[in-house]
Amino acid sequence: MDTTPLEVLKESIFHLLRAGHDLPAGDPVPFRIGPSPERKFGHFSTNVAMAYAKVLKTPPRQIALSLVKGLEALPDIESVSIEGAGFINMLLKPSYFQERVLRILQGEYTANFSLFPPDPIQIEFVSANPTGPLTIGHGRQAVLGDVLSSVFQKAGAALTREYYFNDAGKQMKLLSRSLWVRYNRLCGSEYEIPEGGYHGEYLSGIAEGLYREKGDAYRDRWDDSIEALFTERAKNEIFQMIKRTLESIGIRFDVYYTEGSLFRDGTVDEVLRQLRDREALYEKDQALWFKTSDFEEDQDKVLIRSDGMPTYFLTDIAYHYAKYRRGFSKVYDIWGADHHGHIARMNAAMRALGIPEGFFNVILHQMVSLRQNEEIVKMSKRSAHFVSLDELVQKVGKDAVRYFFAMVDKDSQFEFNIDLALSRSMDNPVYYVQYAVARIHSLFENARNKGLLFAEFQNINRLDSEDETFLIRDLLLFPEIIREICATQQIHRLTNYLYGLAYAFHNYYTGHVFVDLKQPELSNARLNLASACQKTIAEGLKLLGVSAPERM
RNA sequence: GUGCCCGUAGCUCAAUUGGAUAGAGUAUUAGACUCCGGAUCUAAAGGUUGUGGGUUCAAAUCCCACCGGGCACGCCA
Repeated sequence: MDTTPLEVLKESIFHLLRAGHDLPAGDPVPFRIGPSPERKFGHFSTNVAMAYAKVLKTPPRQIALSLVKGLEALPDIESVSIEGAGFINMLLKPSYFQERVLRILQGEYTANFSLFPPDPIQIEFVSANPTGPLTIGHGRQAVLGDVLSSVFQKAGAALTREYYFNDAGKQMKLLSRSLWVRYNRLCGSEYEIPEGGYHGEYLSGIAEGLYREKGDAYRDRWDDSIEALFTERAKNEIFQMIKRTLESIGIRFDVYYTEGSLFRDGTVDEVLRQLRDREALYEKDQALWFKTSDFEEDQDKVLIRSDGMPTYFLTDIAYHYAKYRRGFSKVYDIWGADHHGHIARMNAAMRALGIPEGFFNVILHQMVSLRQNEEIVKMSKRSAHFVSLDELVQKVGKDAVRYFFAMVDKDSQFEFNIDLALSRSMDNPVYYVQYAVARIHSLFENARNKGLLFAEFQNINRLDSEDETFLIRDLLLFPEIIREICATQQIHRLTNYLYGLAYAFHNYYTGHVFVDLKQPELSNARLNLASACQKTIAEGLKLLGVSAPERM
């Protein structure tokens, strides 16, 4: 699909404006057309008159008045009114909506858009280190990334979902040692978990497996090869755990990219060479520094420590350099707000490497905090203070988890009250939306049982009441939501929309009989309407990764 | 201290990105067809949008200053 219903209307309005006024040169003033807030204001309304008041040096109401005649002459318009400061409200003819119901049934408005150029893009998200199970914090990001990816794809993006896997560096060393301490405890030797190490219970399970297999072969023994063995063991088992968790909420990545590969294939050296050639590096206190301050308002950063170990920042630069070399035209990193300080220096590095502006993009989201007994606690894997995503999925299920995380604006931090989330699982609005789909399915079952033969696309002209045109109006907003999400990355607009649509349907359902053998044509028309609702809601749920069950 | 995000009904969150009388869910109260699924629907009540200024036809939204919360300011990731 290329043009949405609202864009068509907007275009007509702009034509009328241009025909009746001398528009000043330059960019057109942005204005809005959308569903009217109340029925008494018609189906759609626009603020075009207010938007242009300043440049035309004309009072808004006067501009609005100048457009009324032209609007009323349009074939789809029933009537036009001007309200308030200069809102133009439009009531459209039933024929307009009847024609569009057919398009919905044919799948036109739920088809893919072409908002994106055909060049490959990438979204990278979750990318949690394999040092422990995923938490509900990761759950939020996982859902945000996955739904955003689906929406981008719906909008025509050639998109790769990617998970960056930190399998090298200091954290792995700490993890390895933490596991070794657990293992030794089983053997009967007591050691301290290192400073900054991992205290979570999940390591005990891995240690037990190791102990069962190898006995006390590594008791009180610690060298490079044993460290490597413990690293491998911990990393692999935890990563499988993470994959299983993601799978349980329906998330699969196209690519898992490992940090280690950047060393093996020479990307890290290549990046250092390039930065050196561009004179963006210097040595100080036996460490190698990047001149971040040459490119951004930020302090210089260490790339290689005085002990020769590369920093996370260096490999991260190399990783993004590799993304560019792999041919993506644009990449999006989804980061929690705790990483926002990293943005400026990453931009600095991209610039230093000559990577074009706009290639590297960050989508930030706020944190999930945990409420326990009136106290907000920070989740941390290292301190083992967290609620695991697995626990939540097991208690409330995949659909509720996905909807739950998708419905909150990514820029709002939200307090997660675990007891509330678990005890009120049945109040999750996902069931409200799903119920609409199930209800429609049973309507068709009912029609069949009563012997009413459903004819798709037939009797649409019987959909002519206000209740019907307004319901169809809501259906037509679906493509607008896709556009808005692409522009704002706010996936909660989708849950808002679906909830509103489900509400509109439930409301209509209560006031109208769908299957009435005495009125077979009207019934058939309404079943077509129900089908259009089902199609639209199901498409939205699909983007959310939530099931649209026929029965609940 | 500096930078970023946030502050909306008792609680959890919205508000078409500057628009019309700030809305839903939940909790409370009162109701709904002997009929297509009551996991639904209708209504009441609930607000000085943290505070004080400013910008304009119009501010929860933009600007400034305070207050409060979160996050970041490492040779951690």
